[in-house]
Amino acid sequence: MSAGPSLGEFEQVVLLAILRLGDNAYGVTIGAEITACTSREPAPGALYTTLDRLEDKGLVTSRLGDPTPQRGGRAKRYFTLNSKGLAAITRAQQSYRRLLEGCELPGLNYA
Amino acid sequence: MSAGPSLGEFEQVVLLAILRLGDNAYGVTIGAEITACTSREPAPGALYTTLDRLEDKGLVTSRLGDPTPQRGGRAKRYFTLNSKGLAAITRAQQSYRRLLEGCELPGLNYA
DNA sequence: GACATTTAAACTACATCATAGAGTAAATGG
DNA sequence: CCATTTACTCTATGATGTAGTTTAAATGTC
Repeated sequence: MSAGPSLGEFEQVVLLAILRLGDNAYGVTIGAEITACTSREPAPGALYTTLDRLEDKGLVTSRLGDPTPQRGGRAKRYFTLNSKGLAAITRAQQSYRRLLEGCELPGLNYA
Repeated sequence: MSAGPSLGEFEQVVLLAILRLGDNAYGVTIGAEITACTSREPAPGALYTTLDRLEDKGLVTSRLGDPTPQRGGRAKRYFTLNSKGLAAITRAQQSYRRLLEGCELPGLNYA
């Protein structure tokens, strides 16, 4: 294979959601962002399993935040895309773009 | 889930390659198109397994062509995207696009 | 301060998807 | 009729995707 690990479909979705959320990306917000953008409602187990795998692959890093002063404000595990993760998602999406170029797909045409 | 089956990463790549190839999509050309657009070199087994799965899901149809008058011109199995397949790939790619909107990814910004 | 409630994460088990590798089939050319 | 070429099929296994259940850690109430 050319370079780096390949990404599964849901892995790409999760990486993009983390990217969108910036410094507020943890399990619950990531799931909510995915629902907002894709109408999917990933089960908690699905999400955390994938997050662990992405961390094992070295595409994201996680740090444990401080508990917040609100009922149930348990410490959150924040995720960040690192440079390797950014490269991987960019490569994957550019492949789709090259395949889409010249195709006529309703709502997905590139200028 | 909202509507229709979800697509794996490679399934999307294969569907898009079939779309690009129009009426000349069969195993070998599909593999070549994938290599041209993504630098990946899928093994034959990987490709045909995925094609079979896509047909089982009702996203593509296949018909057997006539043998061609050339050395090794064995009959080809041609694949076509049907309306369900077109809807599925469109939906999947629109999800990516919504996630990408507003993100700054080098080489992937949308106007 | 015991205990219910809320928010969040971890664990377990299983289904689906991805992939390689080896093998089979059907055509032509010498 | 056998080697060569093009193309597809079969089998086994690892990677990804998913649900469901359980655990953890905070606050609010009585």
